[in-house]
Amino acid sequence: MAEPYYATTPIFYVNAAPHIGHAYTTILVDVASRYQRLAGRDVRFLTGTDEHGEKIAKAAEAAGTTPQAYVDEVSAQFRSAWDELGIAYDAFIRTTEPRHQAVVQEVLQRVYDQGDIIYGEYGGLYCVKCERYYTEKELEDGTCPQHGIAPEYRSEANYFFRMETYRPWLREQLETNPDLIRPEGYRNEVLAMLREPIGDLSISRPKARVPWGIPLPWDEEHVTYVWFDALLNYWSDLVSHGLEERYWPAAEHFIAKDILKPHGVFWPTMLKAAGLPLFRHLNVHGYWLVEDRKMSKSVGNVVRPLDLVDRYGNDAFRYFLLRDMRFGLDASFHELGLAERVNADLANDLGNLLARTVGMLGKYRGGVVPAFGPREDADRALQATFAALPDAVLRHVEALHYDEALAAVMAAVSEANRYVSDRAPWELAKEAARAGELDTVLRTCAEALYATSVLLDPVMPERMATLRARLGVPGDVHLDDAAAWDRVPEGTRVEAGEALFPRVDLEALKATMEVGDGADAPAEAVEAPLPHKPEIAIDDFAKVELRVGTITAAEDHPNADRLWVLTVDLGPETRTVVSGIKAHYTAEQLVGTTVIVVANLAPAKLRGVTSQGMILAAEDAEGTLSLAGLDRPLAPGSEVR
RNA sequence: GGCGAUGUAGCUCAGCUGGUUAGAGCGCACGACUCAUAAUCGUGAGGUCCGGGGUUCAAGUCCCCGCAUCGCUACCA
Repeated sequence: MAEPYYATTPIFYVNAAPHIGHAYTTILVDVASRYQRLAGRDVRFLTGTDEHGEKIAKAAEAAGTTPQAYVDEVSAQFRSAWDELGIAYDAFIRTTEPRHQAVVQEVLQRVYDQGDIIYGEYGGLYCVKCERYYTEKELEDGTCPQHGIAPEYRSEANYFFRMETYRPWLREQLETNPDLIRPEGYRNEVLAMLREPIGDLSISRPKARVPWGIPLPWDEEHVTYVWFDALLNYWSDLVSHGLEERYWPAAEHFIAKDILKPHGVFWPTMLKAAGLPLFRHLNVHGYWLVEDRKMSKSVGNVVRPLDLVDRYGNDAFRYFLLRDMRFGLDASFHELGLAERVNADLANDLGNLLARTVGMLGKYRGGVVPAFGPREDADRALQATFAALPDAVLRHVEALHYDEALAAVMAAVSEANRYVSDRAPWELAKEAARAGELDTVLRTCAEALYATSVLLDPVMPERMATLRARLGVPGDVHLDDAAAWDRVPEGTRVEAGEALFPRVDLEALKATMEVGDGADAPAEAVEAPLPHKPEIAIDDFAKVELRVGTITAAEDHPNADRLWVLTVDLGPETRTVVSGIKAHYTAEQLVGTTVIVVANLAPAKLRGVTSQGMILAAEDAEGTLSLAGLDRPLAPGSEVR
């Protein structure tokens, strides 16, 4: 039996359509899985969608449909997005599937029976306006620090997983198995989390309030809340197919750093409580930071990476994502960087090597691959370089160093180009006596290209298959083929054709970017429906008093980093408004700005400073804020309707 | 405010447990070649390794202080 390998993406929450963040993780796991398959491993690649929760129930209601219909639609969007990106997953799990629910309930019951899930009358002191519970410590003089009103006693009975119990155990696991969470920086972060109490984890919600979820097996009035449902997908998919013994020991989770805590703390303790072994690795990657704030702001052309698939091709895009990110760290995304990478590595080095090889075979040998002639040191040296690559590449990939794996292959391609220059086949072609040498050079190039196509197949499956087809040797490949050096046999007919990777016109691209164009390619992802709030009558709206105000001062909040204490001129009166826009606007930008103020909002204390109103701002999906204003100046105090 | 990450050539980044003149790719300059996608090959220019202290025979690489950027968090009316 081949060595198993079980790779997972997080299951994606279906309250939004797929975007670049989902795509990167999924592509990463696709590449990891393909390398393992190439190496002959017994691979299972799982992805899926997370479909329960209050947000989804509400979104469905707003969209005028049922939760099930809603999640069916969005889940399908994910699947079609992955199909477009050529993701070769083996299994797709949805948390609404009966097979998953059955496993969740079974595990819950087991953990409950052994006493690790307890019933808690949580909170007690509940502020109706905040819609949240407060602890005694948080209250100021027995009142809500936000609204200054007395909280009422409420007993929302929830169940709690006794996570804190397992904190020492988890610390020990991380100490003895330093590789469990990698790269190391993330292991350290989790260890830091474990230095202080992690508390118990709320794992249920009253069914009355959140009907869309998996019922607790021992209490039908509650449904499972988030993590006990979602995280268990990694396990439930295997169990439902009877594959847990085969794959679980080889579990490799891949996640982005934003969900480190649930995967690094909740999940291992859950597994322990359920009496299940730990996963093998938790692999944590960073973010792609898309810069060019100026450009998007003034011209309105946000660079959307998914659009680039259309422009540069899926394979080139995948290559770039893996080549230009150091695993674990954040990377900055520039379209120009992508274009330069495509030109340098794929068009100039690799694509051109194919073009010149096929060109010479056509010109000197009628398009037919010859047998090796006599071989010299230079020929053997290139072969030796490639022969060492399968092991090196696999080693890098397993250490998560995708950038280095690709760099190593491209270094060999460079060496091949150097080899061609050194051996100068165009000179050999002039002397009939050296025909054997020429055969060797041409054949060597063909073998080098074949080997490259194998080594890069997991990253660029489509283009590498094309490459092999052009060499006249299509078909499935194994990692060992990269070192064989006999896979393009004598007599094979090669095929000239279009450039494998067309060069990008950088000058044109730069010109486009300066003009601020590039918005002609619309976003690929289908938008999820907007989650609407319940309809209101005009009278409801009339209750809100909106007025034009001018910011006259912006001061630091004495006790909060994200808040500005603004002085707003409303004409006859002046208000102090505390606003959480510090991350988006400087004091200089704010002073003198005309804004819209909610003037009849009940005053509230924000970390000690009383705010007399609220300033309107819009927030996009990325969390960027923009103040709402007027398109012509109007006297402060004017009412907005 | 607390915790953490990052700061190395114009750009994107490597530099493990401290050790000879600090590296790669791209870009740039010059040259060679012509099979090839104005590609390829060679040579070269370019760096106070954020700043300041300190430890050491020796620090980009360890310690302290500071600065900058970013993230998490204090739930941001």
